[in-house]
Amino acid sequence: MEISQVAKKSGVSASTLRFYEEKGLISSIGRQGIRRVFSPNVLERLELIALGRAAGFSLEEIAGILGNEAKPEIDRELLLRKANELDGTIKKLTAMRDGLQHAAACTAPSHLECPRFRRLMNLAATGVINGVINSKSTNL
Amino acid sequence: MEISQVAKKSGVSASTLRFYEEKGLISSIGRQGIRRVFSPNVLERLELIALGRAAGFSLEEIAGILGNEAKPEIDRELLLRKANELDGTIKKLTAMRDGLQHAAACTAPSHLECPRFRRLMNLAATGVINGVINSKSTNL
DNA sequence: CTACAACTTAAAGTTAACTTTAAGTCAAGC
DNA sequence: GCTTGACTTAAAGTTAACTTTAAGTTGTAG
Repeated sequence: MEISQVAKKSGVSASTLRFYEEKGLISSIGRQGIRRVFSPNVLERLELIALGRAAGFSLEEIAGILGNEAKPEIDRELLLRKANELDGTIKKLTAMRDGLQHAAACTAPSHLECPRFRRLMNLAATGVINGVINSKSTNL
Repeated sequence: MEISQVAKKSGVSASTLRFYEEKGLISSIGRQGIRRVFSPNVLERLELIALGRAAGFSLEEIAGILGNEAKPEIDRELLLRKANELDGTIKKLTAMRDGLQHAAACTAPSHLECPRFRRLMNLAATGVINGVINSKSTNL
């Protein structure tokens, strides 16, 4: 397949495909003249990459996980760790969502005077939520 | 207060405080010689900024919301919209977490052969989850 | 009086994940 | 034989939210 066909089928732009190749995430099967030729397998690989991204892996991590093998064997422990990380993120986001909803509905004259809003502010300020802001690993 | 005291009390570094001032997020009450002097109120403001960040607002959005007022009146509609966005993110992340957990436990010889894993891959590839990856607004 | 720590500024550097640009290659159709 | 469109490369640009650096200024302690 030509790069444009891979792009069309996968929804990943040609420039991104070249970028991914450069990073070792995918590889072309050869060249026809100067043009890359891809195996259809690259589509599956791209799905795995999308999956990894969606789960919060960085491209570097994904490259490490997928390796160079044709049939990537995914590290189950790593998956569980990521699942746990996601779980933590979900919990924090849920607290945030509830806080925001309350703040929106709250009748206190100013949010600054609403005890619940203040508690939320405290959460944010004391860094309970910081992991959510700056988390590299689940940096979606 | 001097900048270092604000930094210590708030946990926000001095360079970040200057950066925030430049961006119009906070302001110093004046100068003593060349040095900035801050009102203690800036600490509250910094908490609000942290809260906004934690909720997924960009600094620009936060500047817009907080404005220049002493007592910022927060737009309730905006809060609700953000809460809804967060809710969407939470749902997607929950799907991802469950998928990852299953993948980790799954006994199929290769994840590529596990139907549930494949469904997850499809989700990721078809962009259902893309909003989570590239969402600027909830870009935590 | 002088050294020093803590501040100041403006500008450049950082990171990830791409995108854009400029300049060039190549097969195919007219 | 020439134009066209799809490809190629290497390098630079983009974005957000900072951090770092270099060079200069101060109040204060010794």
